[in-house]
Formats: sequence, structure tokens, C-alpha cells
Amino acid sequence: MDKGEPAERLHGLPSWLINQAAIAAQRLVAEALGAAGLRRYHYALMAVLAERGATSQAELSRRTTIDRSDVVGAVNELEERGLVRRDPDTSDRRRNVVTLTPAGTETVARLDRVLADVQDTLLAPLSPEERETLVHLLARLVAHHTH
Amino acid sequence: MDKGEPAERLHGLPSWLINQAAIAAQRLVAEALGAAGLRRYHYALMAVLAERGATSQAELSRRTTIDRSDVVGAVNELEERGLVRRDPDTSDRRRNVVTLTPAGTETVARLDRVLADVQDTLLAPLSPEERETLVHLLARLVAHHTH
DNA sequence: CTCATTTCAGTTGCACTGAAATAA
DNA sequence: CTTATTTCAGTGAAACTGAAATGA
Repeated sequence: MDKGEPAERLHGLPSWLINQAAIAAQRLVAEALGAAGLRRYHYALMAVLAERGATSQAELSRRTTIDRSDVVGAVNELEERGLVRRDPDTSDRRRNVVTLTPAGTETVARLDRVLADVQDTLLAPLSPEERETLVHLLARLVAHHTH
Repeated sequence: MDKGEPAERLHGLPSWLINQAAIAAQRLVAEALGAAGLRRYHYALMAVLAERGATSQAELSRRTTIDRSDVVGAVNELEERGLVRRDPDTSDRRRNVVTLTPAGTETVARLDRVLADVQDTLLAPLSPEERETLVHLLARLVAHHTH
């Protein structure tokens, strides 16, 4: 597709590299999830539900960093597809409690495997030690900028 | 703002970490460039022009990874602000040759410094060696996924 | 009263697609 | 005839903003 190297000026900017890496990552992830008719937000929400069980929408927002208002829409779509249930919380009537359905549990387990493969494709050029280093450095960056 | 740690399931996904890092990076960059009334695409184009001098739009697209059609719009906006000129290429009449104006040269030099500060803020939690490692690993990832 | 939760309505920048017109 | 360049028109996911309604 594109010949012609990216400019050195941009290539030397960490923010640009991170962004280009994110574009590659998102393309691979979108492709993989798209095969299941889902998007990134859907998986993120289901992953949290698989990990924590029944969770309110506000809590889903915090655990995924997806905005509260976007959680609404994504949960709607998951509900339509029969992958989650949304029930009123009896102990706090402001809240909805979201739960994976059996179909949702099955789907997220399958997507876990699909996404594991995606990680492998994404990190293909790096050795296991380098992958670990990268993940560690990114985790520290992310922690620093989200606290 | 947000208490509540991100889910472990997501935190263990390199693609998720890269994405979160990109969100932080883009927020800082957008904030810095926004003060000058510009966006990321504008800087990327001007950085290439500063580095290479007069360049066609198709070549700008390749060097920035910005889509050809988006280059059109961004160059329009830079032209309106008097930061670049767009002249027909006499030797290939399909092409436009884009050049930085004196004001553009001045602006991009200023933004270079602003963005250098942004990189420092972005990488704040990492030591100089760690920054180098991160940049190196990301560069290899990006190279692998854009060739 | 203040704060948290859900929801709606809207915005913005970014990445991308498809196709037309022009010219190499 | 095929390919490259510019441009237009439009799409889509993602991240975000502001505010209303409800209830702790």
C-alpha cells in the first residue's frame, strides 16, 4: 500500500509512535471482533462482567474507562443480542445491575481466545521478554495518566 | 474523577494498554496544539514540510500516514491560516506542491518545542533508559505493521 | 441539600471508503 | 490502457460534553 517512510520528525515523537501502534492494534481488534458482529466497547464490558459478575453501569464505566453515556448504548446493544441482562438493583433503585447471560458467558470466553491471538499478531516482532517489557512500561504510563 | 481500577482482564491486554496510552497521549497533544488553534493533522503535515521542504499532497499522505482525502482538508485549513502555500507543480500538472510560509515555519518551530514538552509530560514516569526502550519497541511494532 | 446513577442529545477529531476528474 | 494525484461526499467507531430525571 504505502511506500515512503514516515517522516523522521514524527517517528521520533513517542506520542506519534504510541498513536500509530494504537491504530494497528485497533485495526486488528476491530477485525477480530467484527467477525462476531461486536465492537471494542462490547468486549470490554463483557470482560469486566466475566471477571466481576453482576455490575452496575457506573461501575462498568469506571472499570472500562468507557464514558457513562456510552455504556448505556453499548449495554443496550448487548441486551438486544441477548448477551447481557439488565435488572433493577433492589437495594439501590438508581442502579441497573448488568449480568452476562449464558450466551454472553460463552461469547466472551470465545472472544478471550480470539483476542489472545490478536495480541500475538500485534506483538509478533517482539520476543517474549520484549513483550513483557513493553507491557510493563505501558502499564506504568497508563497508571500515571489515569490517577 | 474515576476511582475504581481498570479490570485486570483489560489491563493484561497489550492492545488495551496501547490504546489507553494513546488516549493519554492524544489528550496531551490535542490540548497543546489546541492552544494554537490547530490539530494533530496540521502539525504532522507541517512537520513533514519543515523536514522535507516542498512536497506534494500524495507524498504528505505517505509521510504522515494521513489519508489522501484528509490531507486535502487539512491543507485547506493550513492555507486559510496562511501557514502553507499550495502551488501547481509545473513538471507534473496533476500535483500540488505544498510549502510552508514564513509564518508556517515559525509556527512549526514553536510547536516543535511545545510538543517536546508534551513528550516529557507523557513519559514522566519513565527513566531516560526506559523511554528509549519504549520508543524502540514501539518503533519496531509500528514498522512491522506498516510494511 | 448534595451527590451518584442512568439516560438522552449532541459534538468533535480521526480513520477510512468510494468514486469522479485530470493527467502522467 | 493503466496508474497516480487531487478532490468530494460520506461513513463509522470512539471519546467526550451537558443536562435532565431519579433516588441515595
